[in-house]
Amino acid sequence: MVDKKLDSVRVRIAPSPTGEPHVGTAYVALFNWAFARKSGGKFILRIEDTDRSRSRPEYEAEILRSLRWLGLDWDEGPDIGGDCGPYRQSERLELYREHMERLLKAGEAYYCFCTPERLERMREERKGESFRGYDGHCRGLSEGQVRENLERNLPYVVRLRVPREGETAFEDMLRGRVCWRNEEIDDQVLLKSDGFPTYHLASVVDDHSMGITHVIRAEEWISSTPKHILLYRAFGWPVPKFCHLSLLRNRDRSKISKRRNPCSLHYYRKVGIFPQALLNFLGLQGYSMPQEQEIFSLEEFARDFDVSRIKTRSPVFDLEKLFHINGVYLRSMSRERLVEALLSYTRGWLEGALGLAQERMESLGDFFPLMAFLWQRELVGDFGAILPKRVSLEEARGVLGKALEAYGSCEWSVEGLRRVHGELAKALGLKKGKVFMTLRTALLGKLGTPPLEESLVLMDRFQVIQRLEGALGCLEKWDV
RNA sequence: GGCCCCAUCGUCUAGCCCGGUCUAGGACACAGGGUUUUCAUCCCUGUAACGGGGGUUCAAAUCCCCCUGGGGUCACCA
Repeated sequence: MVDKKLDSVRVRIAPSPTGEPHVGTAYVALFNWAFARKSGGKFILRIEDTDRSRSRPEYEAEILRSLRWLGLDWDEGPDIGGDCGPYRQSERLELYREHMERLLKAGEAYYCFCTPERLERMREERKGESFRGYDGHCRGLSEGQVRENLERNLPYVVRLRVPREGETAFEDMLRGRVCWRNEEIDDQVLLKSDGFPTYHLASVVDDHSMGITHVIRAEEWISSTPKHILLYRAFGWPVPKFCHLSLLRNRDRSKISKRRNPCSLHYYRKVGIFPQALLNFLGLQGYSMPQEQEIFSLEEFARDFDVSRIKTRSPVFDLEKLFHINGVYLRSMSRERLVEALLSYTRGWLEGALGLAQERMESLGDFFPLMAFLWQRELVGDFGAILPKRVSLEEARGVLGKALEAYGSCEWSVEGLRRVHGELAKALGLKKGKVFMTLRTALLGKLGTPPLEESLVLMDRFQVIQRLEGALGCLEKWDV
């Protein structure tokens, strides 16, 4: 079954449902998709939900919905099935278990009974040393000791037995040969003590059993690639081709992060970016079209797609350029299509917005001024000039500064925000009223608005963070 | 810190593989000007880059080496 598939290209995107759908996922998906379409191969969607504590089904649904919104269609996936299913790792545990057994039997992997405490101690002790991987404590356990420990029901993990000598290398499609000395490769955990496989085991088993020919993924995976190669070898499987895409960056060139950039795909939908424009923009990051064509459709992108045009330099994510491109799309649309687009955009908001607006409305027209804060790009000219009564400049700075810290990582829900605001008031020793009014004016632009938290969650986290930074910037101009 | 990746305008990039055609081109942003009752659009102009040092060569942004800088990764997360 697998052999037949190896004839043609099969690539995949393998997101894990542990948060809001990420723009990086869209980026990598775009290149995988284009590679598949260009070569007449298949593009597969697989959900990597082996992290039991962080994975949530609603996140999976959001990933699917977002990719569909973008127009990146997949040939096989959890929703549509396919010959190599299931496409959700939590439903393939039996497969991993079998393969785990195989490795154990062959001596390619071993049981490890080290406690988290011991591991922590070990890491502490080796802090200054160059190699900080597992020290191999359980590597030499005899069969008898292992059996005894298992009978005593000691919790265990299974680790890969990485050869101590020689080297492991691969040929990256973009970067050429990349090589490691085996002694510096860690004995990676393959099976966690909760019985779930780690990413490393699951993705290798799945990529092989799904006949994946090219693994196109983000650069951050380069350093775990030797472990994956060792796994393929341990199983006796052919190794797929690897292609590591460079990472999208913040302005300071660190890996893109949600407090510095809009990482959630929800953001783009909420501020009214067209999916085609987003994809167009993403297709310009680390890649260029022939003749430097700047505006192109998904179809054109796929038709001209060429791996050799991918760059290894990591691009800084530039929202401004995205908006420019989106503007070009918007202005080129027919009036009818724009009407349609705006209607469906508005419809997406209505349910949530009306939940807050209806009781405050007397006519339909009241809706727009009431909820205008949802769409205003520039909120207030000068926040310092419209500070709520009895809130000092210093207090406002404190509130906004603390909020900025908290908003970057808190749970983006009414409850989550409520908690943040409560803690914020306590930490600053301010009355709740002051905190709320300061945030209300800074973030919603008016003294009279629907409830703060309910209003904020209608927006994307980053949208709010941007406003916070804007208001804080206004305050800087004022002297204390 | 070890290992690995990367390096052209502020940003996205073309050029680099196959050295001369590069006094380095385009786009965004910025500045100035024009069109427009205003704004936006649109048009024109301008500022602005091959990180440093060694080689190789008649000739290097392009090839080689070193340095520097940036980044990623070192989890029972993916």
